[in-house]
Amino acid sequence: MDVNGRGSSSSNSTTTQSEEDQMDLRRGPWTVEEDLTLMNYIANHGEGRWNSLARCAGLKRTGKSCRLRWLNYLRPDVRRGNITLEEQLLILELHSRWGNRWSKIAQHLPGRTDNEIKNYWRTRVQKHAKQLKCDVNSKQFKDTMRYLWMPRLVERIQAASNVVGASSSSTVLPPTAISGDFAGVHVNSTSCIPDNSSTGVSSDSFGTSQVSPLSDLAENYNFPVNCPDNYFQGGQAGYSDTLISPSGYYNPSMDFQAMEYQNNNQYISDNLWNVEDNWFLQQHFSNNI
DNA sequence: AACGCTCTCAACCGCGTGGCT
DNA sequence: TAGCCACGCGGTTGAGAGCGT
Repeated sequence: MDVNGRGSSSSNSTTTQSEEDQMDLRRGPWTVEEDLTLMNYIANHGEGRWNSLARCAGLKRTGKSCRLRWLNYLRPDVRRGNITLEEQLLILELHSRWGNRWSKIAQHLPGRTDNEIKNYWRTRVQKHAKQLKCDVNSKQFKDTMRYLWMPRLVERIQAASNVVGASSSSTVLPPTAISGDFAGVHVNSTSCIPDNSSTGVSSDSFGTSQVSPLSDLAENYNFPVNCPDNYFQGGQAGYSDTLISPSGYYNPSMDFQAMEYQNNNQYISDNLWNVEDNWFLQQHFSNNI
């Protein structure tokens, strides 16, 4: 049993447990000293050749462990903190396209690691599938993502843009950046989501996620190839009318917007889905099962 | 305050692949 | 061609933080 209580089989494909024991290799959480040693070594010698790097740097770690620590944590361009709405949207779309190809997905999210995206998917997306009592790989769940949550995210991105644009402070996103074509998706700044003055949506109502410029997403994001041009068209009367899933899981007659604001609720932020969304989806699922 | 449960995410594991000898 | 080795990927685990009772 290692220091973390994890499995005691071979720790990597080229180093046996007994060899590790003989070499007195450390496992488990990295210390600050180890981090500094690794960073200093890579700053001076560059990365790669991880096994020899670990030895030469004097780290009692496997090369594999060093590589992982560097790539997932110490690399200077690693982005830490909450996954933004745009990133969430991108993850959903890319996952629907490629499945669990985490590293491939990560390539399209600068600064994010495959591990982080994988964890995000497992902890957030799979959790919601579980709540809905459906399989995350089922067509039903995929359709729900595609026809409900993804447009919903687009909408929230717009809304967040409006809030930010309306605010005189922390203008991460200029108001002018939120109209026009959004990577093939027409995004219109006249979102039907009311601004915070009329709804009580507070400045942090979309969670602690930082809102990055849509243009960043637009550079990387291509919406589903078989979507009509107006698929996600924002606006008062717009995209929801087009959101009829092939399997009929989304019923446009159900007033998503009204549902959301009934009871004068504020948004309760859960980066991807809020309480009303869950309620709505559960109702919707129970109607379609 | 104490306890138990849930959630998050850093780290580990096994395996596949490709380069080198 | 076979064997070795390094690397990278996707799956899994478990410590610790957070939260409710």
